[in-house]
Amino acid sequence: MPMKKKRMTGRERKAQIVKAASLLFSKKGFKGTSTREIAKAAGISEATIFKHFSRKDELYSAIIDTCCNDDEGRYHLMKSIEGKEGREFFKGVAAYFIERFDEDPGFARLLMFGALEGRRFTDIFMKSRGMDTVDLLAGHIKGLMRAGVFKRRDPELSARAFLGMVLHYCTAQEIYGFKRFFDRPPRKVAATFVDIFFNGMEKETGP
Amino acid sequence: MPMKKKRMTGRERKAQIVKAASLLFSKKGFKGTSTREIAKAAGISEATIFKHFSRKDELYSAIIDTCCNDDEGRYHLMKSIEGKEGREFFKGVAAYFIERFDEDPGFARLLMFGALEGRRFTDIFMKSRGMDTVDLLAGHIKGLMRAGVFKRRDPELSARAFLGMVLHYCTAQEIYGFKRFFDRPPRKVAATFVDIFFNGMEKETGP
DNA sequence: AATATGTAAGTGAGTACTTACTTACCTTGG
DNA sequence: CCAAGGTAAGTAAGTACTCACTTACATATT
Repeated sequence: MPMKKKRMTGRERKAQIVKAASLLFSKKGFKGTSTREIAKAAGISEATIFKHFSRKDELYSAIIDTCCNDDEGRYHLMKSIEGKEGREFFKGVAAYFIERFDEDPGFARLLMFGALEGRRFTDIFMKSRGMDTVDLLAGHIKGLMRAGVFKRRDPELSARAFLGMVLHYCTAQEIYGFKRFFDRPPRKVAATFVDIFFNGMEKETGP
Repeated sequence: MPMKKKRMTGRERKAQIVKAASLLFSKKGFKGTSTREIAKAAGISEATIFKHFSRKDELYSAIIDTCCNDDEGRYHLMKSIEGKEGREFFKGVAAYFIERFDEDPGFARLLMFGALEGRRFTDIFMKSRGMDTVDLLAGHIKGLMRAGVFKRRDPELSARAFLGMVLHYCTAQEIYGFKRFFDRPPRKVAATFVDIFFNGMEKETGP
């Protein structure tokens, strides 16, 4: 392994430290992670961390910025629903979250830790991205109500019902460890949830 | 305030320490709480804690025991659904969780912290109480399927769909702070979720 | 082209303080 | 009296953070 050594530009080093920190924070929380560990993970001295970030807390702020200005997630969500209508739209949303959780539970852990430890991180993220997602679903739901497909109901609350099914399932599987004793194929999960939700929202098609 | 002073029996003191500890752990997590704080909260010296519990970790174990051997929660759930059928049964379940979360988010926080910090607590609790609840709902769902009211679907997964709606809503409201910018009357929430779920599970009553 | 200069990147060895946990010693009630 | 309840005063190993200093490199001057 050639392992070319150090001397990065400030920006590179900062990014690298944030990356190492967010990985550790997601695993062990802010309080549970020492600056020493972060330094070791980044392969630098502790002092270097404090050259770039004047307090440990600033690492958290930097993570917020990175995540909130990172549109990759939003982009993927948009990709996985674009052009889709009706049941397919909801399947797209469900599939997106199930996939994301599975490939990177770290981010969800970071959010949870943030919420529990009372940092602003989760607050800011939830208020912007969380509500955005609710509104996105609610918008679609309103459309289906206007089209006479769905019964009229509180659209935001309905959106949260659907998101709740999906997100709680993912959280329980990955973070509470349910997957060790409860497992179903992801496609089946998505299909079942969409089915329950869509049928539940539809107008009765009685005689 | 009369504030009768000290000298409790070992058992009393242990219980008191566990109580203080679990309150603090639920607020700041295991790593985020120092034994000094626990001692202060309990109004005793740090050394006394270690007289009764040989390591900090044992406090966690004691909390597990207390919670798992405490049937109060289960009892209240049973109370709030007893004799109920159909929609009323699900309303009872939803109401139970919404109420519980509202009056004591601390316990949920303890579970979440436990899961994130990788302690056995959450594991044990989820495997027993969590799956019990899924099974309870699934049992009811199976009954409704046999009766021809519900479409045939994976009963456990359906149970998790319903629990997901309710629990994610509660978690988001209380722990992620959604309630500061999203609020609905609890009865409406329960009614809406039950309606979506029940209609979604029902057999089409077509001609 | 070779050299001096200014500065950002990086560090080893601290600091002051907190952590979980101990020791040696009182105090009380049965 | 004496065992159990309780504590003040430790300790070794962390903790976040600082200091005085070295290194690497881009640029300007010779």
